[in-house]
Amino acid sequence: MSVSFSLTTWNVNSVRARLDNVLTYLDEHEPDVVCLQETKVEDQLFPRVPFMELGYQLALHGTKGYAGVATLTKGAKPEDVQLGFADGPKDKHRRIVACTYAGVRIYNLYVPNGTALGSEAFTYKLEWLARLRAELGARFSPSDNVVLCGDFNIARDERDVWSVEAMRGGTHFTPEEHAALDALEDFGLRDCFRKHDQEPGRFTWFDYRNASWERRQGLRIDYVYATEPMHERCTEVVLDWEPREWDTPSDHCPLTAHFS
DNA sequence: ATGGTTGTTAGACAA
Repeated sequence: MSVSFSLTTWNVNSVRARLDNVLTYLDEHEPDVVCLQETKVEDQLFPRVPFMELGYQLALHGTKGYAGVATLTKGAKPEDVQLGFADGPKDKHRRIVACTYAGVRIYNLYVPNGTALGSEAFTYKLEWLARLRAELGARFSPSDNVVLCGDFNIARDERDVWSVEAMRGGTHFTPEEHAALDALEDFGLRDCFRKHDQEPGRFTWFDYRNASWERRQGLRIDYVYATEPMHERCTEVVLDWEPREWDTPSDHCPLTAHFS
């Protein structure tokens, strides 16, 4: 019999700058698993205590100033923690922490932004995604209980961008990036949010610039992907815009999936 | 708008 749990993924854009917001949110919603991205802090300086006081145990993979991921679990510790890719060169950017919780392999991901077309960062993004796909294929079967969540920095289709026109010439909505998502889906991953909601405009990120939030001009770039058995068990996914209204918000909104 | 804002960290850089 499987254990039901909830999982919140949230790019917080600095866990220290966002500490009050994040703690307030977790205290209210009490998700069993929390996957944070862009923690922007080395592990020694991560504010562990207030999260432990809320009942969480932590798996950290951070570095000074940028990127960084953290997975928090309630009731049981994150087991078999993997930092970075399983094989090959180290994940020097600190963008992956994987762990097992309730018998489910959970990948917390902060996919490289890609910065600009033609940049080294864009090449790195595509190579990083290819490496992720290879790791999944080498280590898992589509029938395993696997969840990949986090900031993918790719908008899936036209419903997931505020303006197709505005995306032209930039990253996050190119054929190459879509092919990378296709490859993950070809492995057997499913978009849990789209199981329950087909509407356009369900954006998870709003640029700090250009009053994007006030205009509701954003992108859906944060996802909970799951293999078929976990997709089956996904009963609901909640995109919460409320914290975007709070003082000093992250540019991303939390997304919470429920698994039965 | 080859800009706009935020965070880290002390001038750019990443996003």
